[in-house]
Amino acid sequence: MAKAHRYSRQRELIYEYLESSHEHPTAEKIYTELREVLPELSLGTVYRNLKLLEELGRVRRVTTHQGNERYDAICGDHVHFLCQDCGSIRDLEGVDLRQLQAQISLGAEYQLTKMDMIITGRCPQCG
Amino acid sequence: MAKAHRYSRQRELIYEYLESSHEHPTAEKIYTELREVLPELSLGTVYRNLKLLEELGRVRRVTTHQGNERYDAICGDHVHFLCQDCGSIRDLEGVDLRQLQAQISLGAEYQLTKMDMIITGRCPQCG
DNA sequence: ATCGATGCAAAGGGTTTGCAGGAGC
DNA sequence: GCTCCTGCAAACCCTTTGCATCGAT
Repeated sequence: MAKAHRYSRQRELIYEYLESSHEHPTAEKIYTELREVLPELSLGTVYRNLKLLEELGRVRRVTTHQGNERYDAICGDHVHFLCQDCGSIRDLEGVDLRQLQAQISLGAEYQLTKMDMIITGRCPQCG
Repeated sequence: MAKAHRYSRQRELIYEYLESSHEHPTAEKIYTELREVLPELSLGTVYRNLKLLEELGRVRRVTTHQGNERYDAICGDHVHFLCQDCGSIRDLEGVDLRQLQAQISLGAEYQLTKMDMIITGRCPQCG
């Protein structure tokens, strides 16, 4: 049977932080911020919980060209804008990714799990 | 003025390999394959040249959730399918990414560089 | 009391870099 | 001959993991 998960304050804080922040933070950023609240928190714990939350479908991992993973509490497929200079990420509206599937010539023998779309460029502050 | 680039057999081989292969290889894979032809080739050289070729716009780097970069000689924006089990990548036709820009609510003060779209799932062999 | 979660520090894996020698022009 | 490019190995960075202990149930 499936493994049981116990409550942990660390996990709760990590998830709450992600829900309240819309900056798509790195694990390091989450760690640094939560240390103000929970000074004994360790980075390993942040990584372990992010991985678990992702497996549970409560957190989305956003992989960019910039070499570290970003995390998002919004799990549905949506488009991201990444600034190549400052590294900020913004959610974009207006494109329904699921609707794009129909245009794609993938046969029924392909099982689709997830769609990621990232637009890279320069944000107004960096432009 | 811009830095001059000299010819190197290593770079030529790397680019040719990428052009002829449609499997979106990792740096490691390119290294292993080309060693059969050029046994003294080093991994560092592969990375240095891939980086240079990317800067020159002759190679596209494809970043996946799988923790290593993949490389593609096709540089125009296009959609990729990634199999989460075997890691294979396929180019997909049918979606014009540039055309999607119009649907996206990004103001003119954003400069766009690149669009990446990756569909993750299971390929027929792994399904 | 059990066993999942934590903190710590070490290990891991992919990529980058410093250096001395080699090759293009 | 002047630089760029290379091979090698060490360094780097982000992430994962082993272990003893802590804490939820």
